[in-house]
Parts: sequence; structure tokens; C-alpha cells
Amino acid sequence: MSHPVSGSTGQTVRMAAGRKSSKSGQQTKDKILDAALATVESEGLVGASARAIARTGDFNQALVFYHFDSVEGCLLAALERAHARRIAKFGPVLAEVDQLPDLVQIARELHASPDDPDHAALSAIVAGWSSSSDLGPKVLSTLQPWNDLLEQAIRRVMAEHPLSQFVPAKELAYAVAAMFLGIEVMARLDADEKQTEAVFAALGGLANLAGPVLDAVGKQAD
Amino acid sequence: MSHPVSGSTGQTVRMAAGRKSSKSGQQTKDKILDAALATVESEGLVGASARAIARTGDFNQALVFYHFDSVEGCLLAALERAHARRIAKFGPVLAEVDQLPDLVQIARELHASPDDPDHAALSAIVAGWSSSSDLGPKVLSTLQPWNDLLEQAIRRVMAEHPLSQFVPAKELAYAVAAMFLGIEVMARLDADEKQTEAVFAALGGLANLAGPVLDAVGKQAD
DNA sequence: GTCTATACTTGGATAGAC
DNA sequence: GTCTATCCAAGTATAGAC
Repeated sequence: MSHPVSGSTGQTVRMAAGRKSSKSGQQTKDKILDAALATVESEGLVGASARAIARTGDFNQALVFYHFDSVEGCLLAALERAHARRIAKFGPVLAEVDQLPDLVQIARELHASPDDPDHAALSAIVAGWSSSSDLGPKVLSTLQPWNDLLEQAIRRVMAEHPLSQFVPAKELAYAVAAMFLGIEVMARLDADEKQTEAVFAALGGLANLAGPVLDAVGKQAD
Repeated sequence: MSHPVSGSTGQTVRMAAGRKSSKSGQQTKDKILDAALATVESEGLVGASARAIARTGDFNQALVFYHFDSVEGCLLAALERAHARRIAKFGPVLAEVDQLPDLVQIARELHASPDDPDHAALSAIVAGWSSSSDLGPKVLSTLQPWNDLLEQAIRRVMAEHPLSQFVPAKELAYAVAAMFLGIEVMARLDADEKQTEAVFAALGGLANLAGPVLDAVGKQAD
């Protein structure tokens, strides 16, 4: 069935003492992670069993355990890789934001970037793993960079504003991150994208409003 | 709606031709739903199988299928019952809110009411079922009352303010609901409650700030 | 009408082939 | 080092007892 060594001739580069190149291993890992995310997206987190993942990617289900020890480990690795990608792509932009509308715009792009099909799966994993033991902390630490970036962005937005001292940036960043997570979760429940679009549009509008309002308050505070 | 015949003695009332009262059936149903929520809370949504639920409630696992057809059906029923309870309890209060700080306060109470252990399970189900087909819409319609209540509350908060016409209450309600959902999801990932507490406190502070700010802008707009 | 014993399906994990 | 055949546990669901 199928072709485990598609494309390449299976050229396992020979290294010292019978060790093969780790290249094929890495490729397989990537293939598994791709399949894992795709499966979560199509079947939901509950339906993402090792077998289902293997069906999606057309490989033997035991590979999941060989490469990642367990299904949970596999999904965690997928989560981490996808987040790393997204941070790499959006982190630099986010690090420059100093206006509220830009922040909303980035969230909007994060929500629906066509080249990033992982997206829907991410919120499903984060949300679905509000379960026990050691997974929570690990997921949380994967998410942490976003919070940090958001916190700094909020500080830049409020910089030099007279009210900035009353705005707890860390907690607000947490709340904003929670909001975007919540929107993703709701979007997955909702069939039509239009409502989500409307919400982002409304947030954008409010963000545009916030600038002048804060300015007005700033003047009045003088 | 709660117990139609609460307060009676709990005997199996004999009816014509060997039919028993449906009361025992209802009691069993409630027992199952209680166990279902408790299981989601302790094992996570993924771990909430019929067997796990039955273990928690100490009954035969097949009862889940007899009374609710499927595990999904059981969890959906549990979700609906719990939300109905919460709406019954907090709906009237929410319907009176006309100030931002009160809104945050209600969210805070919703988050941790000691007599309502269902809470953590709810967000887990909502979040985890961002999966396929017909579940999404059903969950969404269960959630709808909250959105409506929030929308009206926002309209009352903004009533007669010069900027009210620029605030899309429906979309903002959606975003606020998403935020609270997101906070619950994050809270389940997080081990310590302190961070969540801090976030609610910060939101409360900001809400207190918002009143004067909006007033100031209102004056300036004249 | 209510519940249990049991049949059958799928999933996780490993011992061993290549 | 990579992958497959196979085992056993756990899951869903029903046929039939009470």
C-alpha cells in the first residue's frame, strides 16, 4: 500500500557505524505532525486517535508511538511546531505594533491566513486539553510568548498616556489573548464565517474610535 | 425548569398495567448528568467516555445509551441542563445591569460559585466540541441566551451616551462572551487560580475607570 | 419502563521484522 | 534506525433479563 519513500529513492545517507541520516526520520516526523493537525481539524480533538491520524497521512499508526511515544505527545509536538511557525511569522510584526487598530488587524490575519491551515486545530487542542495533569502547563508555556508580545504591545499603545499607570498591561494582555482564543473557539462552533468577520470588523471600528477617545481624555487630564 | 414534582417522597408510584412512574427514570437521568459533568471536570472531555462516566457515578455504563442514546447526547444534555440552571440564577441579575463594573462582577461570580461545580466542565465541552457537523449549532444555540443578555446589558450601559451609535452592541457582546469563555479555558490550563483572580481584578479596575472616561468624553462631545 | 450481561469495534502500545 | 504485525485494553452499542 502506498509509498513510504515517495519521491526520493530512499537514499539513506550512510554515516559512521551503521547510523543512518536522521533526515528521513525528520521527514516522517513532519509528515506525522501534518497529519495530526489535519485530523484534529477534520475530526475534532476527540476523534484524533493514532489510527485516525495514520489514516489521514497514510502511514502505519505505530509510527506515532515510535516518534512521539504517545498520541498526546504527538499532538503536543504538533501544537508546539505550529505555534513556533506562527510566532516566527507574526512575532516581528506584533513587536512593532503601537496602535490598537494594528493589533486587531494582526488578530484578523492570524485568524484566516490561507497558507496556514493549522489554525483551526490549534484552538481546538488548547481548548480541548483543559484536562488533567501535566498537559496544561505545557500548553500554557507554548502560549506564553503570545502573552508577552501582547503585553509589550499594550505598553507601547499606552505609552505616555496619562492613564497608562492605571492599566495593568500583563492582566490586560491575558484578557485580550483569552478573547482571541474565545473568538476562535466560537468560530469553530459557528458554521458561517460572516459572524466572525463582523466581530473583527466591529473590534476594528472600536479600536479606531479608541485613539481619539484616549487623546480627548489625555487633553482633559491636563 | 428544574424538578416538576420536587418535595414528594420519592416512592415509585405504581401506575396502570405495570408501568412505573417516570420519576425513577428522571432521577437516574439526573444522576447520569451529574456524573457526566464531574467526569469531564476530572478527566477532561477526551476522557469522558461512557465507561468513565459510569465509574464516576457508580452505575452501569449502558445506562448512558439507554437514557441519552450516545455519549455525545449525554454530554449535550448535561450542557443544556447546566446552562439552564445558570441562566435561571444569573439571568435576572444580568438583565438589570447598566454599569460596566457590575458586568465584570457577575462574570467573576459565574467563574467561581461554590455551589455550582459544573462550571469548569461547561467551558471544556463548549471548547472541545469545536468539532464536526451538528454539535456545533446545538452548542451555539445553548449559548445564545448569554449573548442576548450581554447585548442588552451593553445597550443599557451605553444608553444616552453620545458615542453609543458607534458601538455595535451585538458584535461587542459576542466579543465579550468570547473573552469570558477564553478566560475559563485558560483558567483550566492554569494550575493556580491567582492569575485568573488577578485578571478579573484588573478588568474590574478598568471597568471602574471606564465610567469617568466615558463621562469625560461625553462632556467633550457637547 | 428500567437496567444488566454480553457482543462487537476501535484504540493504544510493543515485540520483533527489515 | 525505521517500520509492521499483533496483542490486549477500552470503547460503543444492543439483545434480552427484570
